[in-house]
Amino acid sequence: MKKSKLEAAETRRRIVRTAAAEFGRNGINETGLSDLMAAAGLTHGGFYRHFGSKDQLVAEACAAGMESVVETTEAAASHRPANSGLQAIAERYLSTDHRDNQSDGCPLAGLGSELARSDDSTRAAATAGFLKLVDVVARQYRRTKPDVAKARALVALSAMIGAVTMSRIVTDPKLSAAILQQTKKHLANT
Amino acid sequence: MKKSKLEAAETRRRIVRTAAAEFGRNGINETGLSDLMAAAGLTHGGFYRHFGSKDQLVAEACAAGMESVVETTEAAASHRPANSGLQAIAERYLSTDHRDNQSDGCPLAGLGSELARSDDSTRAAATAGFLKLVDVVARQYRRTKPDVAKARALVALSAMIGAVTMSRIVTDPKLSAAILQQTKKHLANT
DNA sequence: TGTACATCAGTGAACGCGCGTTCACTGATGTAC
DNA sequence: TGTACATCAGTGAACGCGCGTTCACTGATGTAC
Repeated sequence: MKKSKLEAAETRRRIVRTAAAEFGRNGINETGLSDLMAAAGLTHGGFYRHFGSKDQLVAEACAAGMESVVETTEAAASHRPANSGLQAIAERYLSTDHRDNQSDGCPLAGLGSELARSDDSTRAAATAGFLKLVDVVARQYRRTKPDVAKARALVALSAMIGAVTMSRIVTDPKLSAAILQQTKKHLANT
Repeated sequence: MKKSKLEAAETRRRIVRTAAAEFGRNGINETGLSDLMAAAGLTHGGFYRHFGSKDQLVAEACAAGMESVVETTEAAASHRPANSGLQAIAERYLSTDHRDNQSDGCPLAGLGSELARSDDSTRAAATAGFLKLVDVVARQYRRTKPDVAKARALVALSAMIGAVTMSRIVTDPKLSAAILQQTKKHLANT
């Protein structure tokens, strides 16, 4: 049943994409390779034709998930009147939609504490993605020195990541909404 | 080998305290009951004399961990000249010490994404602890209407939780320090 | 106060289960001539 | 272009392992009389 090189490459990409979604939905440790491969339309045995270990897939899925968030964030900010870019980004990142759809959400918010305990290559992928996000956000601070803009972006992103994380933990829906809303409002005045 | 009621109660408290530390250090899922009980100086078999399930212990450990952070935070803010309470809290929460000692750190930062996927009773414990923290922080905004102070506290805590989480993920030590530093600086101007 | 018995904290072996990983196998694809 | 052979993506059974949980047992503690 060998597949062509093209098909195999497509399969590999599908596994990574599926993994990013499943890890986001269920967590890294809670997602077994069997379930994951089934979600990608395969049996678990074929996994090691594409990846050396689960850890390797985790790193690639993290990179893919971050890439996706960077694109979404860039799209939200682009074609916006000057100075409202950050607001558009916050509007998207701090939406109840993002809070409730963990499967295609930001890995930093969805897997934060698990990533902190992951191996170096996964954390390096997360770091690279975070820096891209920092860059996108920093560009929204017009007429601001680059290093100051970057410093502000670090804080804005920390606040957004923490807010989404907390909005998912909290059992009171009103409190959850307030965390997102207040953080949005605060960022608008920055 | 039955122990007295007093000893048993002490043992139970020791298990919860040990669990809070071990979950913080290794994550909830990565901490097995055998290792945990051994860390508390017991064998794993006795676990179910004290708790109905691992989930129940997780909820209690989360409550205990939050209680500890609330105390630390209150202590940092007390006996401070007016208006520097928030700064003192940020100084402590955003310290490299807090970042590097996950075992007695804030569960919201150390276990955030795992808590978001935990059962209701654990999330309720996290929520209760979070609200206590919100209250402590809100009290630092002197001469501010209570609801405004609470709103600001939600944002300040989100930023602190996100910053500590990110500072632990990131592989670049300078970036990690900058995240904490810039968030500290930003909160000082709030 | 002393005696007989029930309780139950803690031990250590055992349970089924799902995990990540390995492997023999299949058969279409890719390659060498 | 056609033939023979090597490759290797994907299958499905099997592996050892550690997990959460259960259980028979021990013996000091607590209780009833």
